[in-house]
Amino acid sequence: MPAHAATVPARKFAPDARLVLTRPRGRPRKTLLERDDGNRRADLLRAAAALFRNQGFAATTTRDIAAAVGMQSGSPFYHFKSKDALLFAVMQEGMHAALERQRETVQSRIGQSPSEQLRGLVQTHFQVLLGPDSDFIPVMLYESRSLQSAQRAELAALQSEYEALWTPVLSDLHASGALRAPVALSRLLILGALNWSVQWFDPSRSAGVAELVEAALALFIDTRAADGFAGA
Amino acid sequence: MPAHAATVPARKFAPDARLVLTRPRGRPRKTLLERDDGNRRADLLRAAAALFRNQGFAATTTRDIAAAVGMQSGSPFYHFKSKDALLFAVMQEGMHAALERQRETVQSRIGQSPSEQLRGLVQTHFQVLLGPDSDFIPVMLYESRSLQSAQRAELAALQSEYEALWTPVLSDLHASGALRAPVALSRLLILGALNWSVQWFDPSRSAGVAELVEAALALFIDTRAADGFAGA
DNA sequence: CCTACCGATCGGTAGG
DNA sequence: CCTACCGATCGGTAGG
Repeated sequence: MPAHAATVPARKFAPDARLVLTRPRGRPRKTLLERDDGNRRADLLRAAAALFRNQGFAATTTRDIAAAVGMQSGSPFYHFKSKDALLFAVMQEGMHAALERQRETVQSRIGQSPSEQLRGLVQTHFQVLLGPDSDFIPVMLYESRSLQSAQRAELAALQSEYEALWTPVLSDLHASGALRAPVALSRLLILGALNWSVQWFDPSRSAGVAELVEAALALFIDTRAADGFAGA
Repeated sequence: MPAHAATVPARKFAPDARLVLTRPRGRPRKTLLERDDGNRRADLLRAAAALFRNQGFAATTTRDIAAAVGMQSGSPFYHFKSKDALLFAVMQEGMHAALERQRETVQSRIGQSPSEQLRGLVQTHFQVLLGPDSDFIPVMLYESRSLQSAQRAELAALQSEYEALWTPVLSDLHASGALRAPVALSRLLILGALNWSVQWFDPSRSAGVAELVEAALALFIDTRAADGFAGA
């Protein structure tokens, strides 16, 4: 747990009436208790994501998660209705963040060449998968069978939105000849190649994300044939 | 379970003296009891592979597995020392079969063009992943974190052998210019793309394995640039 | 391979 | 969010 450890405020005040009575009257401060509460929830999500990723959902106990944030065994259920709900929240969190970041990437590259746009998608995807706070998406990728079908359906919708960001770019590349395989299968294969990186990527070793991006681009598209226009 | 089912020796006669006394003396028949027994072990492996794949290792109970083959809850432990041992056996089984098939493919394509050789590797890989009896390898791909480290190391060795079959082919393709990305990263990305197919492949829908093979080849290598020689 | 179990663990809850 | 629990389930075993 690196950087974002700072974000972890933690702490629960003693179940001690003094504190409550001591607090200033009037509009309750949104800062202390509420923010604290929000952070506790966030702490649980982060801890759950890490544990679910490393041990799997079924092999992780709610006691593991509680211990990871310094709670007692029953306390996670104060924040989440069930272990299932925690898993779903982790996945939603991850998917929303990923979608948001990828949308920004797409928007910032409007007008650039298709291969530049693909480079952006691939880079952001790798960052979401391998960068900081990167436990959420792997959990979504590898644990979705543990969800209830209604939850799975909701996430599938988000995933479709995510994939839809890739399609026009791949279509352009296909049209220019830089991408030879059919668009639909290409998207599945490409995302598979990237997603699999969570299985072998080792940040302490050799290739960094930048290298990965270039290798992926080189593998998938023929840059000579590509870039019919622009190129910023 | 194909061929090697014969290798499974196993044993133990009914805990019923009558059976033993009734059986013809002399060399024990290898047909009934023993073959039956061997099949039981194979049945367990097959059932475990399917359940581990669909529900995950941790979410599958040994009772699930027993029920799947019509045994009582304690009986799987007569064949396997522990749930762990069952998982390991499933993975070994899958990995040995995959290695064997892939070795045959490589041998049968000696002298052919590098892109033809890659086609063979990709095709066999898809068949192992998506064809009949294809629960074993996905279990190995997605559940290895549940293994003990000694077991994981043993499987890692087999996986290295498997990957080693790809390297010379990819090197040749890289040398000819048909593969643009570096060989080591290419292998990781390519195998990732293929492995991910178990997540989305639907045999009842659209693309068959043959189509997949062609799409993958088109995606990864530039057939125009390739095939400097041969081509059988 | 079945019967009959055991000890441990687990998700979850009441009540404060 | 803690304390103190409960009911259910699970991997595994003895003994035949």
